[in-house]
Amino acid sequence: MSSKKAPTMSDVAKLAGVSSMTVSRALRSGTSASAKTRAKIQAAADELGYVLDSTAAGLSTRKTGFVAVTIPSINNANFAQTVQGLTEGLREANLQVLLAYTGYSLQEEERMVQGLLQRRPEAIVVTGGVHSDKCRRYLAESGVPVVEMWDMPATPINHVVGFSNKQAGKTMAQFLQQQGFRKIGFIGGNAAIDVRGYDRRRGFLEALDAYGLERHRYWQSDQPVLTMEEGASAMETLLEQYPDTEAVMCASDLSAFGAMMTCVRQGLSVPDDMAICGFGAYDISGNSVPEITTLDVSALSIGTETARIIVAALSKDNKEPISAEVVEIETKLLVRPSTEKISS
Amino acid sequence: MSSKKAPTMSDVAKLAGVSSMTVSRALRSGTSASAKTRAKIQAAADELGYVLDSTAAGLSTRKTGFVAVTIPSINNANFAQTVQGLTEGLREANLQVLLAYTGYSLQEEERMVQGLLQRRPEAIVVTGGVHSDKCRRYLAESGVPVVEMWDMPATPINHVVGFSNKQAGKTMAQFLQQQGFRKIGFIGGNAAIDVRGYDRRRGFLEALDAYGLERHRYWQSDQPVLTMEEGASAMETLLEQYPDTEAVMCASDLSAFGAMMTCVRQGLSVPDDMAICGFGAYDISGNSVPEITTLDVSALSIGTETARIIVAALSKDNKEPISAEVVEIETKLLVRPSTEKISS
DNA sequence: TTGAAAGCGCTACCAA
DNA sequence: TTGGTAGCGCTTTCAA
Repeated sequence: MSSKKAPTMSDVAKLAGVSSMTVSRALRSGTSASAKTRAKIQAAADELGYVLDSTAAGLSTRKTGFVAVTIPSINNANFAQTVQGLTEGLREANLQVLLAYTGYSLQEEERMVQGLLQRRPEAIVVTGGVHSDKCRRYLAESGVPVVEMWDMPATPINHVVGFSNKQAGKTMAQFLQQQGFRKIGFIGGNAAIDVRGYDRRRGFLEALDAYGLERHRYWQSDQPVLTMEEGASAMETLLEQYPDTEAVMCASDLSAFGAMMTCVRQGLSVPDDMAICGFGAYDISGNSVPEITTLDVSALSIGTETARIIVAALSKDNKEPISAEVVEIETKLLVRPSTEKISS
Repeated sequence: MSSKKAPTMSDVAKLAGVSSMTVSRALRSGTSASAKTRAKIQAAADELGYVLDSTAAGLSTRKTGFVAVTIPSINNANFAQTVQGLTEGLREANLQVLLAYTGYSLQEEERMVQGLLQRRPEAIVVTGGVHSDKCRRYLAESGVPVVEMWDMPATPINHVVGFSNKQAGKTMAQFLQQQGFRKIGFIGGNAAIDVRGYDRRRGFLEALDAYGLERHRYWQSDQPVLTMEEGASAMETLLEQYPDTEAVMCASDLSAFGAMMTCVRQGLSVPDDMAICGFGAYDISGNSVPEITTLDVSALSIGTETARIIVAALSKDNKEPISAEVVEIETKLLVRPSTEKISS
C-alpha cells in the first residue's frame, strides 16, 4: 500500500519523452503508433506502475463499459447462473456487469436502479416485469437499452428475455393431472413479494380449477416459500391439515426438497404416498433420491440471450432505431421419479 | 429510451436560474444552501429528469465509491453469503461492491484485478492468500486497502479475514478419529486449483498420519470435487476400490450430499455403513435426512468483518498509518447424525 | 505518426 | 449563501 499518488498519463509521457496524447494511443490497440514509441512508452508505464484510469477515460469517451443488473438475491443458484451467462456474454464486448440485489423488494429495486443510473451504465437489466412507477420511469428515460428478464411483462419497457411464470404453473398442474393425481396441493407464498412465484401459483391454481380439481390444499403464507427449511415446515402443516393430499407442487426445487425430507422423516414414501415437484432445475432436484420433477427455465441462457441483445443493441449504429426484442425462453419439464404415479 | 443527451448540471442551473456550483451543493446533503433555492433546484432537476453523473463526480473528488471484490465463483452459496455481508456492511458507508469471478484460476484473478484497478476502487478484496506474482504486485502497489479473505496467508499483503483451511481439515480428521472411525477416506480433488480445498485435504491427511491411520482412501482427481454430482461419482469409485471404508470427509457439503445419495442408492445406511461429513454449512447439510456433519466457517461474517475493516481504514485520516488487521474467523463444528458412531 | 488545444461533468477552492 | 475559476485524467478533434 504505497500511498503516493498514482501516476498519470503525463507522468508516463514525461518519462518516455513524448506527449500524453501519444501515450494514450500507444496504450490502446487499433491506433496509430510506431512500434518503437509503443515499446518505449510501455517500458515507461511499467516502470512507473501506471494503471489506466477508466473513470477519466469514460468521461471523455462517454462510455463506461458498465451494464447494470438487478437481481432479487445473489444467494440463489438460478439468478447466479443468469448472472454468469450475462458476465460471459458481455465480456467479449468489454462490458462489465455492475450488480445490485433488491431482496425481492420493488422499493429497493427503485433505489438500486436510481443508484446504478448514476454510474452511467450502457444498458440496464432488471429481473421481472413489475416495477414501481418511479422505477419504470427511470428505466424508460434512462436513454440506454433496458432488458426485463425472467418474465413476460404485459407492457414491456424495452427488450424482454423470459418466460410466462403463470404458464409455468399451469404446465405443472397439467402434468400432475395427467399423471392421475387428483388431490393436489401447492407450497409457496400467496403474497406478491416474489411476483414471479406468485404468478406461478396463480397459473397453477387456475389450472386446477379448469380441471375441476379442489384447490384449497395450499400453504397459507404471506412470505415467499423458497428455502429447504420453509418447504419442510410447510409440508408438515399441509400433512396435518390435508393428510389425503396425493401430490404437491412447490415454488422452488429447494422447498420441494425440504418438503420431501419431511415426508421421509414421517415415513411417507415419495412418490407412492406423496408426489412432489419443484421449479428451477436446481442441482438438488437431479441429485436427490428420488430425483425431483422440475421445470427447467434455462437460467444460464436467459443470461446469454440478454447479453446477446445488449451487445447487438450497443453495436448498432445509433442512427437506426433499435427495435425492442422479445425473446421467450423455452421451458423444459424434467419428469423424474418423484412424481411417478403408481398404476392402480 | 429517449435518446437525446442526458441533462447536465448546467442545464439544471440554467433552468433554475443559478450557477451550476449551487446546483452541485443543493443536490448534496451537508452543504450550505438555502431551503428556497434547494427546492427551486430540485424542481428544475425533476423537470429535466436530471441524474447525477457519479463518474464525473468521482473524477473530481477522487473517490469512486467502489470496492472491488473477486471470488472464485458466483454460483456458490458460501461466497454468495460473503458477498451479501460485504454489500450490506459497505452500504452504510456508501460504498458499492464491484464483483468479478475468477473461476478458481489465479491467472484469471490476475486479469480481473488488473481490470478492476482501472476502475479506481477505494479498496480491494480478494479470495485466498495465493496469487500470481504479478497479481500480488498489483495489489500491493494499488495504494488502497487490500483484504485477503477465506484463508490465513503466510505472508499477508495487507488485511486478512479468514481461517486456516489446513486446520479445518485437521479438525474434521480429529473429530472422525474421536468418534471411533479408523478407515477414513477423503473426497476432494488433489490439485491446487481450489487452493483452499487442497489445504483442507492436506490438513486432513496429515492428521490421519498423526493418528497412525491409513490415508490411501482418497479420491484421485486433478479437478476440484465440489458439486453434488462429483461427490456422487467419487463415492461410487471409492466404494469400489475401498469397500471397507467407514467414514469419509468431503470437500464441501454439496459433494458430501452427493456421496450420501450414492450410499442410499446402493442400500448403504448413513452413518451405520458409512459416516459422511462435509464442509461449509450449506443449507443442504442441515436439511437432508440424515443431516450432515459439517464445519461452519460463517461465510456471512467473513463478509461483514471485511466490510468493517474497509470502512474503518477508509474513514481513518490518511495521516496516520493504517495498520493491517488480521482477523481469524472462528469455525464451528456442527455435529450431526451423519457421523454418529454406532456403539459396538 | 505525433502533438496542441479543448472539453467530457463534476467539485475543490477561493472570493464576494 | 452564492458564484467564478481551475482542474480531476483522459480522449476527441484538428493540425502539423
